[in-house]
Amino acid sequence: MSSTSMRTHQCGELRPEHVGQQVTLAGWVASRREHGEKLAFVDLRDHTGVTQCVVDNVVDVRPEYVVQVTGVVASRPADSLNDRLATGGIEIQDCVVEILNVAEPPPFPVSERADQVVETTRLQHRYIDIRRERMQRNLRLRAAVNSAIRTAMESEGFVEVETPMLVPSTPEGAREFIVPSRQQPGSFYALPQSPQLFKQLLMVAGIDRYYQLARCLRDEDLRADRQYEFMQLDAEMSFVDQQDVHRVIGAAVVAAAKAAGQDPGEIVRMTWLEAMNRFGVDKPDLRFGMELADLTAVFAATEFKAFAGASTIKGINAAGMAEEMGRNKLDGLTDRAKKIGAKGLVWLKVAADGSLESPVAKFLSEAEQSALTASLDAKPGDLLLIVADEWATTCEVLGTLRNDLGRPPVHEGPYRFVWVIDFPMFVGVDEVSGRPRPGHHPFTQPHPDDVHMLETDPMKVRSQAYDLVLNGWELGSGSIRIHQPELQSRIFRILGISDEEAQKRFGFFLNPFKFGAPPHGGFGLGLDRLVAIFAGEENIREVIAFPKTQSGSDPMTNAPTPVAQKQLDDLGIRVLPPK
RNA sequence: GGUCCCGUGGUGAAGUUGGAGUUCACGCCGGCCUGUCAAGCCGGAGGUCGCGGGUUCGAGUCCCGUCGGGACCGCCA
Repeated sequence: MSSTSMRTHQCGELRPEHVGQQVTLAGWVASRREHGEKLAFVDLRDHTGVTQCVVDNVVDVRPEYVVQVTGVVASRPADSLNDRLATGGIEIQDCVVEILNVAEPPPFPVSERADQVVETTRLQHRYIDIRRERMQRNLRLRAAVNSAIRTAMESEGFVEVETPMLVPSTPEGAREFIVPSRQQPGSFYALPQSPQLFKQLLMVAGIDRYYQLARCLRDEDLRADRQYEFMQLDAEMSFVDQQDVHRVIGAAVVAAAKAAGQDPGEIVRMTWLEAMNRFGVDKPDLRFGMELADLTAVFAATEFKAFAGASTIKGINAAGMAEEMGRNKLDGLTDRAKKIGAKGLVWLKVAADGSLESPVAKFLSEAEQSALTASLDAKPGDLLLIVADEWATTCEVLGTLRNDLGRPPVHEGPYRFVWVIDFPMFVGVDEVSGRPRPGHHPFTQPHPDDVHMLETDPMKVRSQAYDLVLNGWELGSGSIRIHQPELQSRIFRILGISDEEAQKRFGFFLNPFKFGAPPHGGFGLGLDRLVAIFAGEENIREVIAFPKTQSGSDPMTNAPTPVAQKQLDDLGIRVLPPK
């Protein structure tokens, strides 16, 4: 399969069973070891591995030269075997070397040593970086995951439909990239944040089960787990409830994990409320404990002013961390807690005799101290952290500290997938309109048991939105959508959007629902994140061939760049001088 | 928009109290070398200490600004 007119085998392929065969390899010179005029060892590399070639030293080959080597596979002398190489049992002898191309010395070594090189340099010469084993492994893993997902979705009857990249701008949600129209100067397309609206219309259109490995674009600030462009497994299905969606997406993810050579484990389910109460986040990392314990009852009658009157008091036990957390680090944790919105952070260290050491210990009664110790299962050497505040603040602060203190690196531990369900329908209040803001998006179906509270107590309404979370990373989200125009209008009214305004903003999307929209729901799964976790990478740039930096530029192509005045003139665009 | 960290030959680092562009490893160039495998030995070349300004007799080092990169907050319905 890998042989061509220029090679018979690849560089990681040959074994003792090939001894005696004449072979031709082609690849890059990985290293050259000279031993006088007549003898040199040349390691030839391609993406499959490295093979040692024994050559006459008069041939001038240097690292990264592209060469073709023809010779005979031979067993290595018994004292020259290399068990660190897959091909270490053999070498190529009687070599004829053809130099296909010379090469300048690369700006950084094509080896794991380049892991230490500043990332900008790797990105500037990404074509060299990708020669390295790590990048080859990551990109091929990514391809295997994509392939497995396609197979899984198609085996469930999903049809791949491509949706447009030039779409109308809809101002909700993430900031869009916009594209000027040449034929209609002053008008613009947007690049899709996701194929959301199109995939729902495909349900109206009777496609029944749609999927796409879709590129999504969002003009928001970049992070370790966020790029302007990213890939989603985008899916939508008709005549389903949440469980149906979870089953097929779960099957695709399990297939992806297996294709990546990983054990996906079991995918559990947890309500949003439980996730917040136990882990303080809506994307819990279930690989470690340190769960939030509710201490409100413990301090119900406390005299300690910082606790008295707080609606929620919770704590975590950073087991065994009392010693390593000196005053500076504890002050750092307190600062962190305050930045998130807490009024403060109470810490207590459990001494060898079980007593509590803390600036505030003297304000806590003996009964409170023993109840606290029991609630947090505290043992000597443990560090206890307590927050007393509004429920949401208390949970969020402790959830953040829990992650800061306990979260293992991405490559560690088992995979712990969890569906987080029953998200609140509305989150917070819009500053301008004073109306509730949608937690997911305004087309999300409310939980059937809560529909009666939509107008009377909207903040208590749960939605049929769900996230898939893996080891503390949000992999994606989805929902059962509203398919009845009446309910949609009701939701818009709660959001403060009139029928006229809804018509103006979403008309092209809403009107089709009058023509017979089936009940439907779907999901979008972030592939870059999924692959990064399977690859053991903390940063999705490591699983993207040509990513952007945090400021959105590409050190290799220098994008973005200014364009010719003529191009701007054609589009009717004038660029303002910098402020 | 904000907080924090980084920027020194091609690469990675060290550079103390402000005292000569100094040091180390790798790479590169030349020489030696017939069993290495990140080969070894000898020699050599290679610098806008990101950039600009300031303090100072003197700045890689201190101060201000700026550019680039990274982590995070905001943002990501």
